[in-house]
Amino acid sequence: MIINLPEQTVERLSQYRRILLNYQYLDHAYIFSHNLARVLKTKSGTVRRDLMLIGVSGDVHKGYDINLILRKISEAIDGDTPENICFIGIGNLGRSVANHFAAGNGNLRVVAAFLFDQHQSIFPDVPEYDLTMLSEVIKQQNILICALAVPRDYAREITLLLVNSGIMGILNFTATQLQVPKHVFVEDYDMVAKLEKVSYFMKMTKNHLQAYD
Amino acid sequence: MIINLPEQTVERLSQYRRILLNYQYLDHAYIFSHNLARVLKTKSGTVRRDLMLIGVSGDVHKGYDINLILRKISEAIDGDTPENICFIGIGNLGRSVANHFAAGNGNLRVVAAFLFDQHQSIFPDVPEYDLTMLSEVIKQQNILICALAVPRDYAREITLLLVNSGIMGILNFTATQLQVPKHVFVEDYDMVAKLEKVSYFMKMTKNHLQAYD
DNA sequence: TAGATTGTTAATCGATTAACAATC
DNA sequence: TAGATTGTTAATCGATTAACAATC
Repeated sequence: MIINLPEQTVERLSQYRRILLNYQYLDHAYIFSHNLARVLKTKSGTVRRDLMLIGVSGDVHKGYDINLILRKISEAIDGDTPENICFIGIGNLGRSVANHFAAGNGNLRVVAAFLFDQHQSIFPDVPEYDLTMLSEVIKQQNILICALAVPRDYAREITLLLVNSGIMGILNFTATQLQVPKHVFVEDYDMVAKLEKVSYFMKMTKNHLQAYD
Repeated sequence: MIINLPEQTVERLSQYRRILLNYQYLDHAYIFSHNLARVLKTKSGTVRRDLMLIGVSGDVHKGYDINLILRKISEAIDGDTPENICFIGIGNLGRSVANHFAAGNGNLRVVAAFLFDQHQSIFPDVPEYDLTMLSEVIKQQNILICALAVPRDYAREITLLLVNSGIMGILNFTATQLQVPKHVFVEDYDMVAKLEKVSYFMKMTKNHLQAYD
């Protein structure tokens, strides 16, 4: 039974979990909503609302039971069994992500990495394959999710291969709108657009601060 | 004179530009709002609204003048002079981004890449440096923007160094909320959260489709 | 003209935030 | 108790979408 949650709440739940798993809070049994809010730069009301949505109740004096939060987050966003994922053309950026999951955090497991046009070993603990093995490995390892970061010219062709191999979720770093059937969920990230956004808002910030000189 | 634009509009303007620069539209002089909308999976009204905001007027019969759009986008989101940026710990993922800017698209230039704990050459056309050179290169090259993807344990220390070296905009791929003074603009990207989001909505899609079997 | 597109406003949607009674 | 936090509703905010008169 999966609850229907808002997009933003799903992302924050993932972040609450990592914060709770990694930070010093592990020696505390309870945490207040404003503590979580501060770390994530959000408001305590947002945290309480998110927790309410997944059925976590807090204690007026002690705050929220950390283990309860972790269990409820897992119930809310994890499936019953670990999910296998793979990286395609993701290098350094994927390393800490791979480490995070390899340490048993969350419910995803990076079981394969496909290197694009180089044969350097990047991931210490993830089997690395050539792109030619893509379809075979995905089927063998029962991989449903991948992060895709190949040059645009290959995006269309590889996407077709992915879909035919059974992939159902794609984190898309290519500068292409992938053509996929409606049962495949795609989340896009356009790094060029994000860099230009940073550039724009940096300039805005600069102007705004100068206005008060 | 920079116009105050909504976040989402800024990102889309960047995407319109890339689409117009790269796709086959270059042999057309005009484009309709619904053509741009289709490529970006948005609505034609959104495109017209965005273009209106930056002062582009279209022709009821021919659509929008592509060169006019490109000029107005540049006026709206680019500065007067090219902006130097650098990559820190970004590998393969940065390559096509670097190529995009190296080809003269947009107003950003990748002038340096800092490799984290390996000495492999990844970027064909970008000077690569050791992390120890960070502060020196940033100052010398007058770099204001960077994309940061180092392991979490180093994030705090390197961020301090960046800020002290004059960085004013950071695209943050580390799983850390960076502590920066208020004149520094930070855009966060949490890859673990995005992968868990893909996993969640993939499951939702699956359930939803099964409901209609 | 007939038909298609622009430019713009109002309606809608989704998410965040403010606020506060209830609680211990 | 006094003071702090939870749980929840209503208000607000920002962005998208629907809709349509104006245009040629």
